[in-house]
Amino acid sequence: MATTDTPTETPAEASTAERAGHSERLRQTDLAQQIQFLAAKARARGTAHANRMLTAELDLKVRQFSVLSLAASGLNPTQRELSQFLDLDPSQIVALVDGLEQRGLVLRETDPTDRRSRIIVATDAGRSVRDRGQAITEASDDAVLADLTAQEREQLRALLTKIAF
Amino acid sequence: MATTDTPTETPAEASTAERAGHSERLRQTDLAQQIQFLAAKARARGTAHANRMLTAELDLKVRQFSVLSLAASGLNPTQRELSQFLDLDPSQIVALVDGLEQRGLVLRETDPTDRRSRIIVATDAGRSVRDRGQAITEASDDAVLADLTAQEREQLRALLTKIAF
DNA sequence: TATTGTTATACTCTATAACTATA
DNA sequence: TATAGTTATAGAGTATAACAATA
Repeated sequence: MATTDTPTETPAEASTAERAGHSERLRQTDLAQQIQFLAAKARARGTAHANRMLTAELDLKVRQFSVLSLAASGLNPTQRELSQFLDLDPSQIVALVDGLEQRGLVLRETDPTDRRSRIIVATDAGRSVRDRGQAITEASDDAVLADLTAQEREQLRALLTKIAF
Repeated sequence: MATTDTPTETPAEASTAERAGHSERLRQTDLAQQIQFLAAKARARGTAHANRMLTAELDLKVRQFSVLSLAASGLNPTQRELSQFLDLDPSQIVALVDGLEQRGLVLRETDPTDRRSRIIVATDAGRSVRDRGQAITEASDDAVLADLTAQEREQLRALLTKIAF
């Protein structure tokens, strides 16, 4: 709505000295009020944090962990389902499953009711790694959401679920 | 929302026929309860939607629009500040500003108080494009958040702000 | 004829290091 | 010596099209 959102209290002539290390002053802008922008920043923080922890302890990225977690869910997803649910191209699923399969964490089984489809299931080793990954990603969530109360986290989960699905 | 959704004890022998087009059954998994995962899905939807609308009407991507919006804010950000605020490498800011500058939407001005720094400001044309982009991204937010009430959107904005900053 | 998985390819994005000009 | 911006480049991620096997 605002055509020029110049905040009256910050003159255009602010010097570099006043600006140094204060990019947070840009939080006043219209952009920083948009939910889409905030969601992008929040998920960037969360993904970066989870990637660091998963990589350090399990040599896994979040994408790989997501596939492993679904493979270990007991729901026997096909690659096509993984592609749809994770919003990834089928060819990307191939690469992710390849990596997990080479490490002995998942298996490809041909679906007996449709021999075109491959069902991805976790091995015993895969389930073990998934359990540790689950603990790690939950800890990561806790760290990133440290400023939120338990109630606020539940609110957030409910709201995001409405948007994601 | 699905038809007859399989309860928690979904047998491992679910057939492909029962599975066809129902990757939503994976919403039952632990993974789909994690806030980090939900945030990633929500922002993927939001970014994709905003990118389509911005590209169609203004031939801009969200990244470019973000820079343009901050340049038009009246706060005279330096490239370094844009880098910090948008969580992008300084070299990526160079490319983004190059594109906007070639289209006559922003200008690089040398900061008189520190000749190393470049202040990015929007031209008249840039401000006009930003205003249209602002309307487009707000409409995009509305579309993606259609299932949320005004109150819920404010809740979400407040929660995401706590996480993002 | 349509769909699943696969391969190949090109394109975009991201991360890193080195260089310049200023401080 | 340190910092802002720039360039170059390599790596990761993404998107597209074509193909074989199966439906």
